Formats: sequence, structure tokens, C-alpha cells
Amino acid sequence: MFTFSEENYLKAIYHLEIDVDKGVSTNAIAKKLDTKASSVTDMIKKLSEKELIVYKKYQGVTLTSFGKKTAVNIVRKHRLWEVFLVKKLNFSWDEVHDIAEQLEHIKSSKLIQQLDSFLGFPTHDPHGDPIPDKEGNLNVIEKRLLSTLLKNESGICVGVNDSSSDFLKFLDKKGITLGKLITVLEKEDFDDSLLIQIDQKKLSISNKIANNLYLQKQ
Amino acid sequence: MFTFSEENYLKAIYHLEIDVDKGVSTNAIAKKLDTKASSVTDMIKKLSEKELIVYKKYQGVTLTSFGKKTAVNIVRKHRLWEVFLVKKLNFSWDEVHDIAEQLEHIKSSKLIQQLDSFLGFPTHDPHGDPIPDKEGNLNVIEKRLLSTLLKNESGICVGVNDSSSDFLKFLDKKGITLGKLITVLEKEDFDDSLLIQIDQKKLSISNKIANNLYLQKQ
DNA sequence: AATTTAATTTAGACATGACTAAAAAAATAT
DNA sequence: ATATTTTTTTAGTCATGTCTAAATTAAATT
Repeated sequence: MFTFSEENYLKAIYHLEIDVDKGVSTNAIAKKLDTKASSVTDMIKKLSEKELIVYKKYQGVTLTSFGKKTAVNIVRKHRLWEVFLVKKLNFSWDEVHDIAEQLEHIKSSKLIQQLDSFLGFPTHDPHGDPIPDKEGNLNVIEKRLLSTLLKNESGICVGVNDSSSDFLKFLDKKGITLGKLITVLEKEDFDDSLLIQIDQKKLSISNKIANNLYLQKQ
Repeated sequence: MFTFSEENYLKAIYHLEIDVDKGVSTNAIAKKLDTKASSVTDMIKKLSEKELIVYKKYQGVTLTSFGKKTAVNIVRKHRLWEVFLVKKLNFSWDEVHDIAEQLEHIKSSKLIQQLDSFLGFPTHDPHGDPIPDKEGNLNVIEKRLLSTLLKNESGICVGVNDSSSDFLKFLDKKGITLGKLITVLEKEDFDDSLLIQIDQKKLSISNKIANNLYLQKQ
């Protein structure tokens, strides 16, 4: 199988590929993994030899179907472990990422199969991200950033664009959790902030927050 | 913290120290970890610099109290994960060792604390080995090898000396599990085999088996 | 006590994955 | 179209953890 480092590169490339339709650049991978571009070039050559990615000098990289399958499986493990940590071990959604980053590298297909079953075959992780099934299929739901909603539109909170602990703790403090109904009462042209209705409360939300919250439109 | 390799060495030394009261030899560690004596010498120097072990050339090694504390914590994690795999994910006792070998290296004290609580603070793993508590205290029970019992003596099966999959599967096949009452009906001088009573059955057991089964004497 | 055998350590090498500094290629600006 | 900037790659180095082969030390035999 693959090393932790190789798996981390595959996962990074997988996530970066979703945003851009061209090849993923060396610099983008370096930034994502907090490493140097030269280190990325080194690893890229190894992954290419193993036929996990397609690489041509100066052209960026794309995952092969084998590479994508491998990457999706790591994402699956990561998200299942996150569900386990929150649902069974009472972690809060802002605490699970770093631990899942470790657990995702445990090698045992039976372990993941049994964990999936133990958790009741969840379809989404604690941050609203879809969990790929055993075949790698993703149940992608239609969602929009809160910042794209117009005045008087509303939707159910179904995900976050930023899973950092700071952002998630902020949402907790404001009472914003997955499943909550949010209605846009006002849009402020000056700073693009929003006045929203959530539960019985009215909240003023900055554009930065609205750009990191996904809603499913009603 | 420590690398996987460092942790594996500490654990190996910890287990070997229980058997011998002197320092643990380079060769013994090499055998346990299936590596070369020269590699052990290399690692021993590093662990010594980190004050995890005491090492003098040609004298074997002993854990410092810091090293022992670290090793016990790894054993604790290993055994708690084994309980999780058997009790929650329906693994059998012969399947869990290799997966626990990986899980024991996950770094998060809160994870282990919550896992312990989720499992109901178990005191023994699926093989009957005691699980150290948070402070590293071991609940060691009085146990004897089946091979040391005399004719007509009996005891409850409380542990195994060999956790290999082959041995455990053999026990399963014969219906020998932890908690079962075993009585020695006959001892055969010729090959040191035993005739034992377990449940309603009489079983002939080789000396090799009897040397790997622990009983708590009635 | 001298010799043989076994255990341990040293010396030098290699693979992995990272880095810095410099060179090369591509993209952007003038 | 040329010059500048940015991106990417190469060359060389380093730390970790392993190995083989040789040297050294300790233990066991005679």
C-alpha cells in the first residue's frame, strides 16, 4: 500500500482537482500541504511512477482513475472517523479534524466496513460533507453559499466551506448548526453583511461568514 | 512526541523487561521486532539520548520511569482499541492484533479518554490481558499456565500466552474461550498432554497448547 | 588460560521525504 | 517582441530508520 505522505498528497490533489478543471499546480499542492514546491515535485515523480497521477513537467497533475479511487477511499475513511468521533465519543465538530487526519491512514478494509455499519451507514460527516460509499460514489446535494441568497430567501444549513476550529466555534457561539433554517432579512450593500433570521433570533453576519456557510435552498 | 518506530521499540522493551529482571538484550529486541541487531543498536542510542531508556554498551537496556510510562500508555491504547474492535465492531479475537498495532500510535489523549469511557472502562482486553488505567496502574490477576495444574485441579480460563491468529482460531474450534471452566482429568507422562473437561466435553490437549493457556485456579 | 563461539557494535550504504539555492521554463507586463 | 516576474524543476544536502559486512567485546568451551 501507500505511505502516509503519499496518501496525503493524493488527498490534497483530489480536493484541489474539484476546484480547477485543469491540472493541479505544484504551488497549489505545496500551499495546501504547507510544504515547499520542490518537495512537491519530488513526490509528484514518485506518484507518477506508481501510476496514481499523470504528470508532465510544468503542466500540473491530474489523478488517474486508480489515483482517484485511492484518494476517495481516504476521504471516505476520514469522514467516517469524524462521524465516529462526534456521534460515539462525544467530540464536537471543531475537534475532530486532526484526529481523523491520523485515523484515515489506518489500513484495514474490514475495519472501515464494520465502522460504516456500526455508524449506520452515514451519508454525511459532522461538517455536512458527503461520505463516499464503498464504491466511491458521492451523494452530492444541491447547496449554495449563504452569500448568494437574495433578500427574503431562506434555506437549511447543510455544510461549511471552512472546517477550521475557529470558524466552527464561532458558529456554535451564534447557535448556527447543521439543519437550522436561515432566512435572509436584509442585505447590506456597503459591506455585504447580512441580517438573518435563525430560530427566534435576528443575527448580523459578515460577508466572510456568509461565504463559508452552505444552505440548501427551500 | 515519538515516532511509530520509537514507540514500537519502547513497547517491545517493555514486554521483554517483564520476563527478564536484567537489562533487555539487543538480540532479544531484534528478534521481537523482526529486525537486525545493528538496527536495534542504532535506535537504542536515540532512545537513550531522549532519556527513555538506560543504555551502556554491551549491557542491555532498561526503561527509565519516563520510558516505562510512555510504553504503558501505548499498551493501554493497544488494548483499548482491541476491546473496541471486538465489542463494538464485531471482530473476533484473532483478527484484532494487527489493526490495534496501527491504532495504538494515534496521538490524542482525549481520544483515549473518551474511548475508555465509551467502552465502560474495561479492565482486560479480548485476550485476557490487563488494560493499564490512565495512571498506568495494572490490575494483575493471579493466573497459572494450564500446564502447571495437577490432576483433578481446575480453573477458569483467563488469558493466553500466545495471541497469534492460528492459536486463537484453534481455541475457537475447540470451544475454549475466556471464562470457561477447565478441569484436568488426566496428565500423560509420555508427551505431557492433558485430558481436560470443558463444558460437557472431554478434550485431549497437547503440552504446547497447555503452555499457552492461563487459568485462574479455583 | 587459551580458544572458540555468540552477541554486540561500528562503519559505510541506501531509501524516503524533506529542505535550500540556483537554474530553467512559462506567464505576465511593458 | 522583449523584459520582468512567477512558477517549476534540478542539484545537492540532511534526518530517519534500515541494512550488510566487518570489527570488537563478552560468554562459553576445552
